[in-house]
Amino acid sequence: MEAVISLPAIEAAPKLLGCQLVRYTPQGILRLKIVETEAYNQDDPASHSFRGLTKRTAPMFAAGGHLYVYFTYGMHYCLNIVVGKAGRGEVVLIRAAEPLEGIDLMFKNRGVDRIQLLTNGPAKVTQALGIKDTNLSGKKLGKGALELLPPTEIIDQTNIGVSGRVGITRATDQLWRFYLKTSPFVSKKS
DNA sequence: TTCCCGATTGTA
DNA sequence: ACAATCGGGAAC
Repeated sequence: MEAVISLPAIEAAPKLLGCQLVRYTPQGILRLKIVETEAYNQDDPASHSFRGLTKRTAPMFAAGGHLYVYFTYGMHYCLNIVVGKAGRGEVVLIRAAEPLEGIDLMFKNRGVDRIQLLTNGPAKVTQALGIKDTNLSGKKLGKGALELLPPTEIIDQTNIGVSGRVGITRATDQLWRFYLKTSPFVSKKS
């Protein structure tokens, strides 16, 4: 994991596919397998770090292995893993995941009735994990916050899809979205 | 201090 | 196709 986390976002994003995110809550353990990611860096007009360090984006410039959580659209939280060297403003947005453990609690957090709808979008992931604020932003990965674990299976490299990023208006030509082609839990088809 | 708009989602 | 909903950041 250390190796992945220290890579530039564009290299780290595909390597995070298949990795697990674990959150320890008083109600139980929540475990996800990452199936869709997007890379952002400070040279990218679509990135929050493009305009430099602000109070909100400060965690993006921390060393790889920290978290960046932001609030958007007046109602949604999105989760990013900070990667690369300190001061570089590189992050990987977690866009979708596959629920592995604590699924009943995720259903409770989400209020939906189909498992495919639990975590197939960036704000759905945070909602399923019970993240309702930006308190985790700037925290280090680890059991106290969110734990990142390596894949428990070999990831078939030919199963990794690449596309333009979702929901942005700038730098739409950059193919910095990565996903597991065969996963039913990706946010949308491409 | 004002104003615009967004790395989205659920509903019509 | 579109409303919901509000903080950040740029402009004034």
